[in-house]
Amino acid sequence: MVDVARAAGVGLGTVSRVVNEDPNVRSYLVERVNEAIAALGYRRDERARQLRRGVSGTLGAAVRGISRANPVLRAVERVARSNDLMVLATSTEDDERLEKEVVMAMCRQGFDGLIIEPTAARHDYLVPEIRAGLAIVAFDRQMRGAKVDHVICDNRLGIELAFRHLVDHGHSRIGYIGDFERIFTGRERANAFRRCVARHGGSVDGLVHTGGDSDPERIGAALDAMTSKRWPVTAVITGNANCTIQTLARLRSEAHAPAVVGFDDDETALLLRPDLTVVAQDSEAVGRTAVELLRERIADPGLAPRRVTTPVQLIVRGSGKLPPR
Amino acid sequence: MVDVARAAGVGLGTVSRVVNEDPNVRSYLVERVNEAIAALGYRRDERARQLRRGVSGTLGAAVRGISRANPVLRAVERVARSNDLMVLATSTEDDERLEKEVVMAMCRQGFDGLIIEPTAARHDYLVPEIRAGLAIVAFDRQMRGAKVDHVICDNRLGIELAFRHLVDHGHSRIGYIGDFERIFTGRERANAFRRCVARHGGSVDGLVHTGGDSDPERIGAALDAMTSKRWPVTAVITGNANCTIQTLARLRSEAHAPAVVGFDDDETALLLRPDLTVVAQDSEAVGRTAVELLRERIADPGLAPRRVTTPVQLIVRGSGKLPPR
DNA sequence: CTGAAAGCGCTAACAA
DNA sequence: TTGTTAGCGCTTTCAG
Repeated sequence: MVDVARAAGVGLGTVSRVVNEDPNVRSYLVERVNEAIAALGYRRDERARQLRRGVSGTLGAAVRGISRANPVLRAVERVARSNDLMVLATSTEDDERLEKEVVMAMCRQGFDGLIIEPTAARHDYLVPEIRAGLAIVAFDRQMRGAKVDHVICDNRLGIELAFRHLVDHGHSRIGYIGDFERIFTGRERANAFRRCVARHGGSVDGLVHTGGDSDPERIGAALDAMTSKRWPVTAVITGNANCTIQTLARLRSEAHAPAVVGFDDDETALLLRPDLTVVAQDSEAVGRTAVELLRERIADPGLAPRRVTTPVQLIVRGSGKLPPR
Repeated sequence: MVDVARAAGVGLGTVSRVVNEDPNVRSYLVERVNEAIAALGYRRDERARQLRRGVSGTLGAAVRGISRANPVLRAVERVARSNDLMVLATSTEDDERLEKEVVMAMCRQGFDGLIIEPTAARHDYLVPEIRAGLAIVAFDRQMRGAKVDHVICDNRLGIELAFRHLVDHGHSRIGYIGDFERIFTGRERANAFRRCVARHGGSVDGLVHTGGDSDPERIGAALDAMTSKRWPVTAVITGNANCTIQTLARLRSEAHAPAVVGFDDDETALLLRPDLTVVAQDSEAVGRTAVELLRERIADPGLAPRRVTTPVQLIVRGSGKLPPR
């Protein structure tokens, strides 16, 4: 920039003003500066700019996996963009150590705010960062040990809607296949399911199968266990998209498949079974809210931590209406 | 940092040395500095560090979409990580304007190198950046107007393998459904297919259907056109994962479906048809090579632009062996 | 309206 | 081994 100033025969400040489109510069100077910029191939260094200005106009996102379908992240990017914020994302691979590493790196990076899909069991390591004024929002899963804003869908209601729908269609033995219960959503949904069964006056014995959601063997075994018993289930609720897909893949060749309601409205699952009834999250709302909370907190870091519950909705397409047999 | 120095009663340089784990510091000073750091909740500003040091240890990635399956980006992240490089990614949404915007933003960001899945028709806007010494590598698609390193799979061989496989199993009327030909891979693969047909002594009339790959209508129409004619095709090659999925979804209920060979080994497609024969890219190799090329170019910016063609492989699972009828 | 100078937080070269 | 100092490239007072 100093070279540009020299070449244009102006002061450093003037170049800066031109680059930042300050209207208070004589037009012939603007021209001279722009010529010098073009001639020297000058481009401004964003780091130096941010260092000086204190804000970056950039949000950091640490999610389970970039290169993995994630409608929330999609919405986050869209909304951020419409607010002139750039989103730079990296993967945690759902690995505690890696998550801490990349999140800490992002903390030092000087982003205006961080959007995190939490993996770690506890997030005490973020306490100093939050105290230092960094804006952080968690989505989908809850963070323990750090008071940050949360955007989480109504897992409990989702399961209740699915359960009630199946009961309404005559099912009384309903099974559940879900993710690991050490993961927030896996735990929430499994517990919600248990409550539904209890309230309905039944026993959960043999009805709740949780574990790795990308393990076909495990899902197959769960289905076998629930269908080959003396009182087999007539319907199954699947706790997330992966469980749903594995279940549908397994059930495809089955003659008398149980009714199915899945949690999460997933493209792939719909390909497998176009009439799949699902509990759909409003991913758009989750993403939008996450960015909004972040912007509010950036504007006022003193805000008390908030927790927004986003709606879920039962989308009835047919697979839940299969009568018990 | 200056506060830490004061609190610890040491010089600025010593704090820097401690923070950077320089071994040449008396241990009692290390301790005092670390105490001060803890007490003050100090954390180093990465921007200032990078500004001063000149390197960032970070790679920028501009891809079609984070939050979209992308095995190459997955590999890129893995390999980069194993080389102590962080990857920060953002989406271009396959939109020319947006691509230019985010890529330019990344250029100014001071990343050590950029990995781009190109969208724009031309990339002349990158010429000054490259001249300024920025390391850039393109993957999957070719960049026009800017001389950068490329990693691209052997599209032509892939189509040839698929074609030959079908011919070997008795097919003589083979159709092709692929992506827009304005997109590099769409064009390359369609042309390779045309060459195959010509070499085989046939006419391509009515056999090549290219267009939007996520438009079910279009794919359905293409299939209708190719199966309801006087000499219907007995086999179809699909030009990318999306085309394959749409095709399989459409063909699912068909009594006498044609043989299918797909380009790209896609999880979802396999769910739809477990015996799907595909041309598989070595995404791992693409990602690994991209990072390697970038590292080499960072080390020596004077390198001539290179172009690496990564291998493809026919994975025979059965769907290509369906006899013509 | 423009230029000069200070300083964002850090590292590296130089002295001590 | 340690402290001091000079920038990295930029924005932003503050004079003029």
